[in-house]
Amino acid sequence: MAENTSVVSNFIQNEINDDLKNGYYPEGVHTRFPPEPNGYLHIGHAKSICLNFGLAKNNGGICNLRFDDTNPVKEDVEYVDSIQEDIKWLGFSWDDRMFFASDYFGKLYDYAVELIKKGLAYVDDLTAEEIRSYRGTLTEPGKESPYRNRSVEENLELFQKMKAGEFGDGEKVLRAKIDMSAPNIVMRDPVIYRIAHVSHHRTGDEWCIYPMYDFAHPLSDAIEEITHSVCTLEFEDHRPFYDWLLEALGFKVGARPRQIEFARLNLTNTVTSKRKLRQLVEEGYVSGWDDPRMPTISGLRRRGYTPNSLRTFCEEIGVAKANSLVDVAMLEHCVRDDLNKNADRIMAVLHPLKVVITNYPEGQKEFMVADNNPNTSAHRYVPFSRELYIEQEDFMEDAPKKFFRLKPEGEVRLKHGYIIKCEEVIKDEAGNVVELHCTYDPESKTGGATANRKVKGTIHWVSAEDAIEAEVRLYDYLIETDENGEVPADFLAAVNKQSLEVVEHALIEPSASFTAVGTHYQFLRTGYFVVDKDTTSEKLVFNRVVGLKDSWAKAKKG
RNA sequence: AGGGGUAUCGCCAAGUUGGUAAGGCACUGGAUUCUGAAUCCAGCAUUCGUAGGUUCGAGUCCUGCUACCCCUGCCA
Repeated sequence: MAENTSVVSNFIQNEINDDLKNGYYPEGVHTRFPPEPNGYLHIGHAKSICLNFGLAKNNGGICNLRFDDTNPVKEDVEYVDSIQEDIKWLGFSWDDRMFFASDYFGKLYDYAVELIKKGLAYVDDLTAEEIRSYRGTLTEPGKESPYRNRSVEENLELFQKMKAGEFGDGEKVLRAKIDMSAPNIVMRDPVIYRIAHVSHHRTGDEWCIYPMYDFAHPLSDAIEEITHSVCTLEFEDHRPFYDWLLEALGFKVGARPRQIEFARLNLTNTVTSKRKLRQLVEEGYVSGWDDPRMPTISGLRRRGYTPNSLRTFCEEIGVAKANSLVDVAMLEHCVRDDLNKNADRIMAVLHPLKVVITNYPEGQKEFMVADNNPNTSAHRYVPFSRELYIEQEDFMEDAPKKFFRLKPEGEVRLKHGYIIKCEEVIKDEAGNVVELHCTYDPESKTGGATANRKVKGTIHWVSAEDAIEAEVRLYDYLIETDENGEVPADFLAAVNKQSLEVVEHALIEPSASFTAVGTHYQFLRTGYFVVDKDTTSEKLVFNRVVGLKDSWAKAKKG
């Protein structure tokens, strides 16, 4: 679990403090994360997960996992497992408190009956279209249904028959009886139960009536003795009904859950709506829900984001009620920060250029001591030989003055190795540089007489005969956004066609040959990478999590 | 006859009883460096959507205005 030393205050915590000060919720803070099992979790859910579990933890309380499965036509068990896996992976535990709103269907039914008995709910025969037109508009009040004043007895009987399956889908609904002229449309007699002869992924065919979110959610919260029911801003208009329902059923302020809304996460270069994500998958823009370019938790995981980096991110962006758009650079900063501390370094050449050290004895090999991470003493041995590969980018024939790497007649340090000098540039007929002949300074290795000689640059390399091949997948933003970071309405037109670049034959130093899927590395000077699940015994596959910050690239542009 | 929200640096975001604008990201210098990374140090809102008002003093209180977001599913 992350140790977040800086507990950033947020308005929800302030509300909790006030409640506690008022003597409310003596049992302690109790939150819940309530996903609907109808899709994969994404970075926006991560914010909610961190918030709900975090609020509980920071206040010595607990957080439940509750599947909000009140609409069987949309939901499926398929998602239940992936959701649990994602939450656990993020580092949170609901212990033995995994619930389903469907667990409460019986109790919910009883509450509905109680509401009817209090004259606060009625069975309506209006069709869906009629209900819509009776509802009025944003600026005009609605009008009452002709069935609104049925007797309690009749309502009770009808509702019982609804439950018994005596009516078809859509024939009748149960509605709360509030106020058809309320300025808040949610309060214009909201539907609380509908008929759907559909089997539910958990309750099967036990029920043919299902409660609506507005009815089920507050009561599920109350049943679980949730104290703070945190949700997103679009539910703000529903809060009056949340409170109305609980009040009507006898739950008192200070002892009943309270809904608090916060602004959902928006990220530049990212889409998070379920519809859009589904479209990306179904129309083949990506390879699946866990494509490393997807903002799903499973995509981020495969991309190489760490749980810790995601938690830190959620902590750092804060929680507020203002709609905002967070720069994806913030997310990237969080993984870099984590991986900088924790990932071992290795050398990998993505676009190889052969280098022959002409004064290095043929057939000779030595093993250079290389630290795995500058912050630790762990090290490995990297083979060095007469023929090497360096990065094509690290050589330039007509180099500008500020270019600190290899150039004709120039010197560079080979990381963990010797200082070499470029003596000759070999080209093919087309004039492309295909090989470099260099000489090395035998005393320039660590501990050698000239080891402290200053050379401008240090570059990475691999030994030609020892390097192993790997496939390396380089990712860029899936969605291109405008200068404000906004995703255009036609987001499919903004899909970045170059968001995946596959380097088929990268060369990696041999120490990485037996590495497990999910292992992180920093490829020295190029970025952070993770071993992808497509790796086989024949072929290593790496995903680039994120590049290193690159002030040289920046300088070139400017 | 509409209702509900939100406005503090390029981006997030603290700022609870009015007392003289935290922090992070990004960016810019400079130091350091066998990763042009990391690290370090420095800089980065005389101003809090806007116009007034109250006050010795207002981001915080009052009034008016403006902009943006959400709401008319038997979705959540």
